[in-house]
Amino acid sequence: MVDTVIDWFAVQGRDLPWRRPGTSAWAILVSEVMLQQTPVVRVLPRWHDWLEHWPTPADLADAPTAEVLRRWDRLGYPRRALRLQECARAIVREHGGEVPRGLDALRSLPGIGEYTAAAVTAFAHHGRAVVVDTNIRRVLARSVRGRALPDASYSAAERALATRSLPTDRERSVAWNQAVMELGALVCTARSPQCARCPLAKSGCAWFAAGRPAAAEGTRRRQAFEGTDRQMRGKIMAVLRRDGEAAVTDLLALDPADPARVERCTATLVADGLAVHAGERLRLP
DNA sequence: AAGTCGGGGCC
DNA sequence: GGCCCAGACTT
Repeated sequence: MVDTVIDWFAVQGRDLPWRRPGTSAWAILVSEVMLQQTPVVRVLPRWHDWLEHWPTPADLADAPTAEVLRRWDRLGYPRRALRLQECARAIVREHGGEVPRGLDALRSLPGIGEYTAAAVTAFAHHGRAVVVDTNIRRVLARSVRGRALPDASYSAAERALATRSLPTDRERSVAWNQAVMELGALVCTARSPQCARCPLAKSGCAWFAAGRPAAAEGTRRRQAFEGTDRQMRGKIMAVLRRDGEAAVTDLLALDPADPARVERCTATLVADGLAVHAGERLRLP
């Protein structure tokens, strides 16, 4: 099963820029943070722009935060951009400007959680690490457990499954992590999996063997986006990226029917460090 | 364990 | 109009 997926990747894997030999650990770390909850196609232009302007942690550490947020553009979750700059400063301050090795050192950096620490270990340092992202969760849920989708919450049992599935050999573990993630992204997709193209369908997938049973009735209900504080925060940040600053009274026009919502969101943006007050105006930090 | 946090493209 | 996307962090 492992070699089947690795061989598939050798032929079908995408030539993504952060996978090219010679890519720095910092560039790979930046790609992983940008890819958190964000599709590859939208990350590509931002990643090139960021690495062109800030090729090392020291470069980003010294950058004006307002420019950092502008170059983040519409990637979403702009707190990631702030944490990435804090991460760069921590790397300069505590690790001599080099991306540290080891899960514990990586996890202690701002914005680096369990997944990203493992991904940097595997893809930047070529170490053996249990990488578990949404793609790997789905491939293992289907191929091993015979389920249409992974459980809503990430459990210890699921992590144990991922650990068991990881090859013991270091080089094969790196290849496996990369390959199974790509399989989930290109073939074993959430909505319409293309089992006809899947190297595991014939012999390695319990879900396919069981006739692709449907998922249990939807229990998880996501928060709607239209009309939420998240959307309003995004609108305010879009204005600040475009103009650098705005009069608070002008921002109220973003939702004339509910000025309290605009004020509430402005306050949370300031609390998050994404905006600062300057008299009667709001501007990027 | 559950909520919050962007934004866009696809069905 | 709901769903999904290389998650992290707080409570």
